[in-house]
Amino acid sequence: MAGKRERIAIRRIDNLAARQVTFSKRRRGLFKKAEELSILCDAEVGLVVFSATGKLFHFASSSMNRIIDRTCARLREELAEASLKLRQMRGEELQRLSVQQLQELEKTLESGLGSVLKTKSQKILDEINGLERKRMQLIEENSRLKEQLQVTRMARMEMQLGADSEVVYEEGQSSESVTNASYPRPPADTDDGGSDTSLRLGLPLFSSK
Amino acid sequence: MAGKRERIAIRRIDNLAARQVTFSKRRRGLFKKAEELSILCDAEVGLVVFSATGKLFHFASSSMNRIIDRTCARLREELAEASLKLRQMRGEELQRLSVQQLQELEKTLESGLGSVLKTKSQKILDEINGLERKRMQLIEENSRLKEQLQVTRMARMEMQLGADSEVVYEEGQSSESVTNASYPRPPADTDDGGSDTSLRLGLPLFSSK
DNA sequence: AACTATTTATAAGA
DNA sequence: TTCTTATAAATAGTT
Repeated sequence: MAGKRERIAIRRIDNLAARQVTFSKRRRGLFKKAEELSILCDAEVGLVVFSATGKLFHFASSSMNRIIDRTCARLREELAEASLKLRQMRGEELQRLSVQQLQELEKTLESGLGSVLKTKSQKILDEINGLERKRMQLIEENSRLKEQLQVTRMARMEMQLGADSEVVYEEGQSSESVTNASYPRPPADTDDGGSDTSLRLGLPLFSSK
Repeated sequence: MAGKRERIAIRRIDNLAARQVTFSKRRRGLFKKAEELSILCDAEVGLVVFSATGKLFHFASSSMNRIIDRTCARLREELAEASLKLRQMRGEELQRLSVQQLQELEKTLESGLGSVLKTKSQKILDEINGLERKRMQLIEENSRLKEQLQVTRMARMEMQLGADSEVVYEEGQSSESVTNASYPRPPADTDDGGSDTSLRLGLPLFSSK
């Protein structure tokens, strides 16, 4: 059921979750009362609150803006303007715009969208090419390692069998064929690492409406 | 005994004495709550109140300068962030974004573009309908004027020709046909004033890629 | 300023 | 986060 409310001591609330909940509730109450005071009593009120996590909340009755926030006034205006533009670009608050302005916004958005699509597909290509490069490096390294293994095996056999070189030579051939069998090279391996892999993506890089 | 308390509307208290008393009481309450919030929730709180008479009251959980500085700094950060987002929506500075982020941006832009196009076409339709309405009004007015003119002419002829009504009647018919000739009614005039004129625009309201 | 009937805020729980 | 509710706290009107 609902809480059996008890009075609380005024000291830092230890429990993080409880502290955040209390912050949220009391902050709202405080801002409400600040506004009420400014209206009821014709007073100028400025209130700034930073949460423990650094989030900013503020209230200022109009004339307080002049007094306390003069230094911030310009920033505030610019921020408001930038925020409005952002909202408009997201398709909100368009009613005040004229057809002309909507046309300009449309061009900007289309152009922006074009850049985004271009950048995105380039990034995807880059990632693919990066992976391809790494794959090729691994293949080369693998190849080198197998060669070394082969050399090592030959050396060990030489030591075990003494100076009989003919047997070692045959072993070498047989070993080489095994090596080839473990890498079934793709038919077009040589041009697979090129920069233009987009034709093989099979994915629509550009979404078509 | 003590007051039958009633709820009050939140608007300026007209009575000066009552306003001052309320200011005093609520100001104390507000400062108390501001301090409690800062202690309970480990928040930084700055509160400044000017009474209507210009008296200053203030509270700050740390130095007010620090709070103001911090506020400005935060606003600057927010502005920088908003500006970056705006540039990104315009298709600039996309390199730092991941493919995932680009994908989200793409969706936002497409959605925003959709809203812009919808709003624009609606505005254009509204303008057209407005013009259409005015045109219809003019046509009706014109029609009335011509009728009046006709009536006037008939009256004048009656006066000039005396009581000979046959001639007047013929003139009337002929006049009517002249009236029709001066308004070559468009074939579909009756449904021309409807709300859906988009089909006759001949302009692409929605640009197709 | 003090008093209290009421409204308002909010702690705890869901 | 939001809602609910019991209870603490704030406060409007009065003295």
